[in-house]
Amino acid sequence: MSEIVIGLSAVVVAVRKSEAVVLTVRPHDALTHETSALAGLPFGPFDPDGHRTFELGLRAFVTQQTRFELGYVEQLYTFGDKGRDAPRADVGAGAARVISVGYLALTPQAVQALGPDTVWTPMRKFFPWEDWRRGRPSLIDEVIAPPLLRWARPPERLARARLLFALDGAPWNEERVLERYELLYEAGLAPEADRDRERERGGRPAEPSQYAPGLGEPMLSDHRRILATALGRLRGKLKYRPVVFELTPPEFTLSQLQRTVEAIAGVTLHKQNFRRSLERTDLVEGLGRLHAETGGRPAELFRFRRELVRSGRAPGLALPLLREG
Amino acid sequence: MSEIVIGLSAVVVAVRKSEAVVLTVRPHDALTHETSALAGLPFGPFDPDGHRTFELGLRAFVTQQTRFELGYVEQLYTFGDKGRDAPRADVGAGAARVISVGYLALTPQAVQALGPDTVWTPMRKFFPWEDWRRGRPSLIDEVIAPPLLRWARPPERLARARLLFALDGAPWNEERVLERYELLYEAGLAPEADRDRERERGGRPAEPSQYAPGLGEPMLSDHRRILATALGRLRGKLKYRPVVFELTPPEFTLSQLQRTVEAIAGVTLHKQNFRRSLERTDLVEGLGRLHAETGGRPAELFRFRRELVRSGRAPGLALPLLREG
DNA sequence: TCAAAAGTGTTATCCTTACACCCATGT
DNA sequence: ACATGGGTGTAAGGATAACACTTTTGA
Repeated sequence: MSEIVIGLSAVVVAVRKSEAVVLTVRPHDALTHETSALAGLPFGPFDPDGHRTFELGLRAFVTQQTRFELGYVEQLYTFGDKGRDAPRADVGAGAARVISVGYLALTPQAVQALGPDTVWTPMRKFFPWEDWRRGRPSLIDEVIAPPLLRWARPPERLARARLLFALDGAPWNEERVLERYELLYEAGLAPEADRDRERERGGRPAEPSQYAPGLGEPMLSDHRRILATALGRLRGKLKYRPVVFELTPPEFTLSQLQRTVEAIAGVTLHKQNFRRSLERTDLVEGLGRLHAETGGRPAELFRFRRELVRSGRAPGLALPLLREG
Repeated sequence: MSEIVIGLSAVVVAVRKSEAVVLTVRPHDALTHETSALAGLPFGPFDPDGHRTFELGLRAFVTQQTRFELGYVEQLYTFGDKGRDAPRADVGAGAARVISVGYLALTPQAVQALGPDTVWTPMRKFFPWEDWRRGRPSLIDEVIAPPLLRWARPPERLARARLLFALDGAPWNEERVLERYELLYEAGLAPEADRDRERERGGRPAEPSQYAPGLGEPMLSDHRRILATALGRLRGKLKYRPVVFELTPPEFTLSQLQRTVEAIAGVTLHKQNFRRSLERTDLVEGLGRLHAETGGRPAELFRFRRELVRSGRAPGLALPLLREG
């Protein structure tokens, strides 16, 4: 039986200037000393002797690798498919099967002392089709749809493609990030798919460095899949747990809060209805103080009533869409 | 570095005569040939060479171990805490750290050819406090609250206990199954806690065979924790995905459907409001045929419109509570 | 005819959606 | 004064929660 290695991966998300960003690293090869062309997530092996739980292991190596201290953390999913680039690491004599446990981490501060090859990368780089705040992204119809529909001749596939990418009038569902990525992967439109096929055939294990613009930048290993899982989960969770407040500073204006939600969900919200539903939940409390730095009328500052979480009432936020026009 | 072994565990849930049941096994010791006093979940090691994915591995060993074929399957969580009885398995020379990947499986048929030590066990055995269909279970106040409140002197703990077990007027939240189990574990009211402490101290690794009635039967290893995770997740998912229909036969009456939901959620629902919200979703379609076998007026048979899932509209069911009286 | 189970009507209230308009500040 | 962002009123329609009552069968 092959040896098994557990890898931990962290999707660390923040919002910076109305944009969702994720912490990425560019590992360098131990032999060639070259830095990888592709970005990856912070990841490392789980050391069963050094750490009592996954979460402790994760916190330790993320801090060591990126000089960043994690706050809110939740487990996402455990990936173990052979082929889907669960690469065989070289461990001692033989090859080992790598299982990766993905974690989602949220932080209010996207600026902090980071290591040399650690950067915050806009989510848009990896999933350019996921941001509908300025209307339907034209690259869906221009770049994605043509090759996707060529692949999607069988009616089964066609229905899926239409549904997931909101083709001919189907409604956009912002939560299905993973399904969309998997569809592109299956259709061969994610460069990672070629690479994994290559590896399966025993070919060179090189990471792809060429990729079609508009289809998103590929990542190392199965990291883009983990990232898609994270974004989808986060978008869903916004609606039933007060997780946005892990992404905001302690004091914020309602517009800042709305822009944070919009950056994550990738949709534009109706201002007043957003506020009304916020009011109903009582999640937030006005501080009576104003925030002047915006140019227009100063806005009132609010804080998250964190004490509610302990008392059991911890719902999410409604996402009342602003229909375009 | 210790070796790592991946274990897969399956929580297979069905509803039988208005009762949630779970597939359990009583493994026997290879040396003594004795059957374990405690029930466990179907579990087995993941063989990285034999199986391309966890799910395939899971299906294979569950069928082999219980002669049962899994249908609907989803990954739950990966447990890896040392101490929380992630037991060290004896593998070759040294001791290995066991990581268990828990899965939830649903099936409409609780009766099927099973292996000799494989039985369907009512959920109530393990979590007697989770069934509120006949009102607030008296054992919460009589059996659980007294020792729990003795432990919960510090205000932090007290607030948690009140919240989770709906003490002095707090509302019951049926989804927080795991948190309730963890609270009992921390309070030393789950026999598994003593056992794990014992093991940490290097004591005998025996499973507890004595336990207080009313606090639920303990299970092998960390299986009760996995089971609690599964039940909580399933209760939550009922509300936003049409998973109940994985637990019903292809044709059913609305009362049968309601009783199935109630068995899982552990609460009683308001008949008409339940039906009205079902109607709105269009999830279900009347067949015009009647089902006579109940004694009273025959009920119309319905089927789940499974085609909706493919077309994207796949919401869950509302759970309009019936207030007691 | 009565028990058992199925199935329906109706209302008050609350929430959501969709309108459009006023307010306070800096330049 | 006007641009920029902050903040509010209100009404229609739909959803929910809470009432209690009628219908159809088997025994």
